[in-house]
Amino acid sequence: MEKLLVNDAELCESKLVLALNDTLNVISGKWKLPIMASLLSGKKRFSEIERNIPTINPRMLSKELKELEINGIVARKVNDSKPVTVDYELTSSGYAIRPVLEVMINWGMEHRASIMGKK
Amino acid sequence: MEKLLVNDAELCESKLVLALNDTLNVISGKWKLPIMASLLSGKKRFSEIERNIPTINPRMLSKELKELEINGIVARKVNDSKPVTVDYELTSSGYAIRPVLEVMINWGMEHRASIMGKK
DNA sequence: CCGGATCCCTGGGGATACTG
DNA sequence: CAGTATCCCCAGGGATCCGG
Repeated sequence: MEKLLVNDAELCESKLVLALNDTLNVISGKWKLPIMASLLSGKKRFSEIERNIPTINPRMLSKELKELEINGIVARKVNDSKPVTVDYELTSSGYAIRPVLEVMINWGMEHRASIMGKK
Repeated sequence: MEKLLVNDAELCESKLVLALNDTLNVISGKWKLPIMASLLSGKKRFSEIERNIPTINPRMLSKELKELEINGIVARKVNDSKPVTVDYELTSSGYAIRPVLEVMINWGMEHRASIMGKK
């Protein structure tokens, strides 16, 4: 009985670790979070995101957007205008990243404050 | 007036970006989060953490612990026993990482579910 | 305008062996 | 036990140019 509880706990723990790794993998790399943050304010075009993140280069932007699309975070839409333009938008799952960002920002601010306090 | 509001907004936005970067820098690398997670359940010794994270090697563990200490996330305490043992413990700022982990885990689970739902 | 193709280079991280 | 010291490797990412 004792043993069973332990197994359940381990099972539960491993699921948490998996979920954490999912998140970590999805936001991995230097640009995913900045890109998602940029898209939080709504649908944007390739060049708009590019201007939004001045230090990124088109290769990286393209690559990261592709990965985000594969992972179901952003949706890509080609407009048949001339010249062709492309819109990127967060999926609902993508928009749901907001709480993650908020909590990270909160912790960053509080941590900085606590460091200052001790100095 | 309009212009002033824009500046405030930009100022605020840049603080948020800084805080996010603080967090990202602190948890950067492959092992910081696992180590912190391991220490969430309380003070541990070097070898205990090592056994807790089977795939890490001593060099990495040492390096990451040092960075975490420098960043005010863990506290190191040497016990003058024989042989010498060392305890690592999260600071209050370190323990405060828990909500970050929780929210990341939540998002990971929900995201996985939403992917499954669409398939 | 939106990328793809190439080349290059740095540093994060693995493996192993050694020491106080 | 709690780390150091070395050596090595590769993938993430920068720069630049090209094409639909």
